[in-house]
Amino acid sequence: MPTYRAPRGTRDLLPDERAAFRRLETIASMLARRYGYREIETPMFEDAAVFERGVGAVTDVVEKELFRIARRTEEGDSWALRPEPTAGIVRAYIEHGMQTWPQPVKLTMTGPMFRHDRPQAGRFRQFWQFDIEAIGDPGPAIDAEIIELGRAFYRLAGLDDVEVLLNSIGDAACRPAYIKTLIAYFEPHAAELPALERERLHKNPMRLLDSKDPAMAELNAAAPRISDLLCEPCRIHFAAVREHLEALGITYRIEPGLVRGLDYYTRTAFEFFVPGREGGQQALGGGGRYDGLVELLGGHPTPGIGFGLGLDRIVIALEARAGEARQELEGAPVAVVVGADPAATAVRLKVATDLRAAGIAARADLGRRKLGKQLESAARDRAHFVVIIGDELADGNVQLKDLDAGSQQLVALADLARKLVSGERSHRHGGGDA
RNA sequence: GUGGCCUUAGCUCAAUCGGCAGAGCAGCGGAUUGUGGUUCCGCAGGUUACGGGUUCGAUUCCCGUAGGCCACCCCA
Repeated sequence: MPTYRAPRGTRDLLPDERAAFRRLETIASMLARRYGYREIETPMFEDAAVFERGVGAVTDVVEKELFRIARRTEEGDSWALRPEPTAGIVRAYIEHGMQTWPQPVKLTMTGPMFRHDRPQAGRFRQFWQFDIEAIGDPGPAIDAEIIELGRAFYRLAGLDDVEVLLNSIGDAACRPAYIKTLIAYFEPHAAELPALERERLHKNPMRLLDSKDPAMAELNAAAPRISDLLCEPCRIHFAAVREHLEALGITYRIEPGLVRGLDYYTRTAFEFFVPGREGGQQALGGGGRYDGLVELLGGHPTPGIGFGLGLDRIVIALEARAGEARQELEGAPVAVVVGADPAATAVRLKVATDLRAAGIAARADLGRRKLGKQLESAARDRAHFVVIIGDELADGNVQLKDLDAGSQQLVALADLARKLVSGERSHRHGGGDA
């Protein structure tokens, strides 16, 4: 027998970690609703062309990291697992004629994304994102609203010190000119550029700006900044986004090296960083405006903006916080039904089933072990109560034992559910336990 | 995709110079009749990631593969 394991770059979310994800999903869903975003669910795979066009054919995400699904002979389509949510959502916007809905259309989705990258801590081939998209609003106010929404999410999740990095990358009117300026600036230094950067000089020159190569630091510091060369509409838009952020009390850092090197990305670009984590994988989430994307995928020209926040990385950042090692109590049963007669599993199962029907989280000890072991197991499950079935059942009674208090009382089977409901309530409010 | 470090029980880790692979935790059972998280005793759990090589003998040394981690790359 070979021993199987989860594919490279994927992992099983065991109950404790799944609970941490569930908590983030709950916060995301609550916040999205509060801000007026409705949930959408798109397929986890699409026609590969949706990503090739929607994400950009010359990006790493598509060129190197796309999970392509081998086509079946009887079907001509070529599919790929979604590497990010925006392209699929915009495809759905167009397909379902959402331009006839009241604009902007505000959508949210949380789910797994797939990229065939080399795995590393905080970098997985299947990872989860909380995504927000507002399609049909040119901004600038909504840009600030969305950034504030991201900050609010991190704050509720337990990360207060997330930094906002902000930039404007211009639009179709001013970016081409900027790129020419940039190439003209780097060209005389082409010989001194690291090989990788030299290669990118003509293909995707804006990428040089976020290079971490120390050899680039000096050159980049003096490089022309797009923020100085924005066209008038972009300049006004950027200034307005900043005004709105300041009105909301959001602190941010202008980061000229923050780049989205894709044609349809426009104007506002932002990322969320957790400070103190040097090196890679410190980007918790990011987003930006994509005023060209709807048209690129075949719709009418429509502005849009959104973000994707990596759930995996939030969980990691949370775990790194000292003292965050609180254990999840969820999943503990309120009551465990045990019995003096190890063989009498049918009675225990029946009593537990009736309690569940009454809405109580109960389990029966279905093992054939002696009472002491059953109690021990219940206590280790952190159950609040045990119901002990014994001879008193002949009179219609059971023993109800409060494990925390150590007290015990004789209770009529008919009253058991009611007693447990009120007992659980006093446990929750009576506190002491946490 | 490139380079480096690592991989022993479910988990965290031992094993001297190359000489019979161990502990703690977790699990299960028991400690004179139906009362718990402690304690004590016991049981189970391993092709030492996988495949080769060197050697009388490999967890240990060498090579390859897989997986993890770190840096690059990319990004979430």
